Amino acid sequence: MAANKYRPEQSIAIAVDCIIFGFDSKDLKLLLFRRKTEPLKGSWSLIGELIDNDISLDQSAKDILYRLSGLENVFLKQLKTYGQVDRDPLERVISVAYYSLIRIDEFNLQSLENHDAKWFDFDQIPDLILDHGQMVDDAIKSLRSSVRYNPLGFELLPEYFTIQQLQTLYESIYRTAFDPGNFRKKMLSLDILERTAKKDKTSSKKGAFLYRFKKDSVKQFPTQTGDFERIKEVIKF
Amino acid sequence: MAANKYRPEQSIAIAVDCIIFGFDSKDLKLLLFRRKTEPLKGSWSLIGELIDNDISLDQSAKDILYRLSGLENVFLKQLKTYGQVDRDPLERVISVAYYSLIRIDEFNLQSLENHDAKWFDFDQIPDLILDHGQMVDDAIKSLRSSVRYNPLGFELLPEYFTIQQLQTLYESIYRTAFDPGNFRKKMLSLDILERTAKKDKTSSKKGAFLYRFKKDSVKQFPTQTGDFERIKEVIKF
DNA sequence: ACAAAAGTGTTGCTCGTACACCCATGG
DNA sequence: CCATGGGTGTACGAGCAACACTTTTGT
Repeated sequence: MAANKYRPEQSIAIAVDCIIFGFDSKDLKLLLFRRKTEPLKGSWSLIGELIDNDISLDQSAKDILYRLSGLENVFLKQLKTYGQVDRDPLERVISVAYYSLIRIDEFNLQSLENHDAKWFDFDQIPDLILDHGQMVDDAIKSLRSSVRYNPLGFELLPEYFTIQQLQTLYESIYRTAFDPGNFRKKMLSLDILERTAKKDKTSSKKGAFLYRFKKDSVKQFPTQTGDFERIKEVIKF
Repeated sequence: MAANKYRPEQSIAIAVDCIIFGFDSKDLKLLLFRRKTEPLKGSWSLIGELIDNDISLDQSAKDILYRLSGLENVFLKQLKTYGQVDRDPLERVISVAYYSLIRIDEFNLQSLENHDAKWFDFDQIPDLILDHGQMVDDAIKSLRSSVRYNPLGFELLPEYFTIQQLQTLYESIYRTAFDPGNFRKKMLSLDILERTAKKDKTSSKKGAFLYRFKKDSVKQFPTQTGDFERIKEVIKF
């Protein structure tokens, strides 16, 4: 490292790590990698790297995703920064964690092999190196609470999808079952879905209408909340 | 900087910045500092510093608060990390922002003078250096959404307080007025307040009971949420 | 025709909101 | 004795949960 003008003696490396969530229209999964370098070579880990001097944090995370999957414009959100002194055994590394949401079917299979990577079901996540396990836990919590407030999750579905598929996604995020009738009514009432003329007949004889996410609907809603809508669930979590 | 083992050419400084919110039983305020060093000397800014090699991020933020105020155990939360390449004009600095909640009356006045610091009302916040203005905006948003889920804000009140004072705090966080009767009922229904025998007579003839926050009440509540309690306000914000 | 998934309707209940009303007391 | 803030009660409505019910169509 070159000397630092403000504080020459500072000697801390900085990395970006990515938690990658994927959905295959059935289960929510996590992408993990076998570490290729010492120390801890061969253990499961998130993907990450020490950043370049002239690339922003956000861009570094995007670049990791792009090189890995070939995908651009994926959903990517900064999660938290991990700064314990001894989190890496070799030297001090501060890591900024990001998480992303990806459709598994869009992901290049060859790329998985090249990177020695594998999709894991949530109940089968192995031990991860360093504090990567903590990062994953934090990311799942953050994802769950994000979905409460943002019409998120559409990144994980194909452009056209049935209400049923959307429900399956939400169920796998929350690990719980919703009532089909109520789920449908709630989602439709939000006025963020657009029904198309097409039907999907793969899972029923009657066929289910395919919907599409209304892009323009985001942000145009007035945040018309009453008093306690704001401080409602003060005690939860 | 000494050379970095994993990636010797990396040359990025790392800092912690603190957004300090204070409450004087009437208004929510922000503590700002006149920058003492070039570049941008004399402009208003948050307080922060390049961290030590052997101090964690969380501890660095705590230390800043402690040296400034003499207070320990203040509420402190990591907000976000700012990593644009050119955010600092002199060299690349990545900054991890924290925000904290403090009672203004506990704050050492002499310390304010020593640091050339001043409490600002929210509607009178001046332009800040670098991306500190963005940090403050992000912190306010985060504070508002945190208060929704955590019995937070008690850090900002004296040990004994009236429901009225609690309401004033929430009103200044949300910049809105709540119905006194409903606010009272809601807060009491949460079972996190303990009524004491004492009364505060400074603002009425009848006198208002002083309450105290039940410390043991946190976390013991079952997160018993129904289906849509989870995905309820999908569209807000 | 019937099984099975798609989709609709109905009812009870909880809880936020609005607002009327009682209580205590110092001047 | 009345003005003022503290504190309680009630009625209405919105929205979630549970579940019964109708629709469609391939076999």
